[in-house]
Amino acid sequence: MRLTRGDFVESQCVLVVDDDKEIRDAIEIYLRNEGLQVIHAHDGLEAIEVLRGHTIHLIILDIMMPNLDGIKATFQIRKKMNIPIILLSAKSEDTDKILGLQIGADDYVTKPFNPLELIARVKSQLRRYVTLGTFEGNDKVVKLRELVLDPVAREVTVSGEPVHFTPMEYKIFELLITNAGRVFSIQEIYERVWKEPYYDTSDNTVAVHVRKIREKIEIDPKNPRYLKVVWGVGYKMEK
Amino acid sequence: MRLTRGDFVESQCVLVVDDDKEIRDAIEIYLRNEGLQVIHAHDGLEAIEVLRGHTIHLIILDIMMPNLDGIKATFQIRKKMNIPIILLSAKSEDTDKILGLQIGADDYVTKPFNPLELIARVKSQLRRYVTLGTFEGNDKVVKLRELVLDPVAREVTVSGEPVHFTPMEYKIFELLITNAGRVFSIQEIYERVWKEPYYDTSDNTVAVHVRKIREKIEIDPKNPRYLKVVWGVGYKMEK
DNA sequence: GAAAAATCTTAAAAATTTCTGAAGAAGTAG
DNA sequence: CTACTTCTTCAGAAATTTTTAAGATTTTTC
Repeated sequence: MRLTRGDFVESQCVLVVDDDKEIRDAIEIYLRNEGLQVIHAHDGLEAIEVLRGHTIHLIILDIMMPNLDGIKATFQIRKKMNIPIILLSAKSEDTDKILGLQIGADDYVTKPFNPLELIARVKSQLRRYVTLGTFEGNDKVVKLRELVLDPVAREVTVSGEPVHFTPMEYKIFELLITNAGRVFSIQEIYERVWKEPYYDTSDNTVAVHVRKIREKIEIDPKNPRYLKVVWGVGYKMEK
Repeated sequence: MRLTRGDFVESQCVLVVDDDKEIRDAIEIYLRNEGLQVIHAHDGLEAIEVLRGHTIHLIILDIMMPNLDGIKATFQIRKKMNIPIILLSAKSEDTDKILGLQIGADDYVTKPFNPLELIARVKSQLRRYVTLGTFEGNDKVVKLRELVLDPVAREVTVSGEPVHFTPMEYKIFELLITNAGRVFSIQEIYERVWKEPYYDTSDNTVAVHVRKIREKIEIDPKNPRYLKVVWGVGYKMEK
């Protein structure tokens, strides 16, 4: 594991995981050029080690690696945290597997890749996640009238009373309240929360969770003041 | 299926659907050359799968394909989303040409095609849709005297008062107000909002919706100050 | 001014979307 | 293994929207 510059708070930090040092170095140059911090790891185990001790904003994971490969690593990381993961795969055939497995990566790039394309994807993911409120800078407590969400404690209170949220409920609630006022289509909610392609029945799944959330945050769930439906479009948290 | 995936804000993403990999690859090269992202699918079913999970800005669809052909795929896609579709077909299938455009495709190219022509059509469609306000870029609030449309919140206010719009009403209103001053024929409104071929009775449908919109934004719906009729031509939003 | 054409209006039928409760599946902790 | 929680699916109900239909009104044309 090699550290490149200290942990800067202003700048975002990318973890590059590949057993080939040359590739890591090449990627680093481009990321640094964009003002991003870079930390290296040469396999999945080391990557998880790094994640324990550092604040990482995005992970670039090679699939073919010794010890713990990129796919398994993605699984393990996903269980623990909500962080953008970009997979690197050697050949286009591998991408079939990635897609079929639906392992929860946010994006992937085939090797050999165009550095500019990789950078574009990195920036795109970083932008996307910033609005999600998963980063340090956005770890502030979110308040909306009686509702308070504390991302660090992973706790929600309604009028001061703590309320228990299941994992899925929490993720949906977090997405909506950190983007209060914005409408999300059901498909977008499903993709951003589940990180899986949207099925025909997924909208019903989302609807059931929305109902559960309403039971917990609304005085009258049938006439919600917060979590409103926008007919034919999706849901939004009323500001 | 091979993917070059991701939500690009800078770059737009084109889905190329053809069962012939060589053709897909050839098209990809030209599209990439224009700075466009490309995703492949080898038939209509796969295309729809991809659309569920990705942000796509334009679709190039071959007509002759296994499983779900281009025409059926166009129907299904049109039902769900507002996205430019360009159909590809062999020269002999000229009859399909008319059919293709009527079912909701935006343009049509015969094989073998001149790549430059295809690119020109792709860019033309992207330009057209960008100005239509269907993409992320058009997230700005639109104001017109007392009327304010906020696309992010999907909310309309009249003199500060929020007004509820149904999906169809909203789409028509959005089209007219984002192009205030321009006249739209009823047929054009129908095609751009419904994405379906215009029927005999469609003008009545549009008229009913126009009435509903007027009730919501006009002080005196019988003497509209905003949504005006241009006799024998269509409707326009008065600037 | 009368006929033709285009637009407007209202209400009810049809279609679509969302909501809900319950049951079973899947996953976790003891 | 059992008890417990959480997630997904289903089917029907409820709510909302869209379309249709049948005139009524307005504008244009001759």
